[in-house]
Amino acid sequence: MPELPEVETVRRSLERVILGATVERVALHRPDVVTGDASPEGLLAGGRIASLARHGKHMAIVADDGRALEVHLGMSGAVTCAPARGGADLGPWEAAEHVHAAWLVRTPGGGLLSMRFRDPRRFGGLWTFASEEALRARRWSRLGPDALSIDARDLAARLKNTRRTLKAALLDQTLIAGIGNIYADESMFAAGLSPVRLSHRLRHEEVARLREAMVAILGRAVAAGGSTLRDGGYADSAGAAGAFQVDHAVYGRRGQPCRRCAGRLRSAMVGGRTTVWCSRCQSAARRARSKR
DNA sequence: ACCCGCACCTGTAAGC
DNA sequence: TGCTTACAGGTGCGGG
Repeated sequence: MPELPEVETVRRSLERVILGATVERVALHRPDVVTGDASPEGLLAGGRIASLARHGKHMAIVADDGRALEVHLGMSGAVTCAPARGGADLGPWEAAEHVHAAWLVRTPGGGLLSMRFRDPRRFGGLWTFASEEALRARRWSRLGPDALSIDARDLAARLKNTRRTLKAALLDQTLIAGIGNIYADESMFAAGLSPVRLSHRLRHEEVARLREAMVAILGRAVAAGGSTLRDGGYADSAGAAGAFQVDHAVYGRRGQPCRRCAGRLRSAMVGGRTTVWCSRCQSAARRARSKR
């Protein structure tokens, strides 16, 4: 579920409630979701939350003593925060279905919160590090630049470097970090580029258009709190749904009319994923510009 | 070296 | 109604 806008929404909503909070207790239900030190110390027990970082679809919770915990939400993951009931005990929420880890934190105001990592499909996970630098070096260094801050020249160079379809290239996190199936399709529609175009054949002007469209779409999606699909799976850390799904122009709209030309949106597997696009509005290949 | 296809899990919705 | 199948926001690996 979570792509860059959803992860950024979770990061911001968490930041609002747990920044400066102290981790009083940690419960780990499924140790196999953790890579690294799965002890309470590895999971930030005793630390004070100093910052929350994000790169692409990956988030990090950093303690003031340097310890860092990476959270990856995979396809079905969520991190939620709620007032803790039952005092300093890890209450009933600890045993909630698919909640693999939970933290009891004391906010600077003195309130107790329970933060949980829930991930039914378990494609996500937690990674522990002694420092944020170690986390960035060992985990984030293999990711491409974040989709919100990549510059046009860099993007052009990276797209030029692979002979796959544009769709497949956008989904490759080592090329550019943060784009998933929804925002790939939405960005390509907004840029008027076909998903089956070959990445290395894009003209510089087309890449510039793509970058503009992508940054605009991601920015609007973040402002809307991300996309919550019909299964209602995704929510921010307070449990609020996103609102961007109503703005989707192509994702999930196979067979429906294009919002620009009213033509029927088509769908096919591209880059291994279901892809929806308008074959009229999204140019399949470079064409000589001519009036008919 | 690169790229594709599939496996990894569980839940839900559609199809028979 | 009930069983079976297909598909879902992501990644990592093996093999071609």
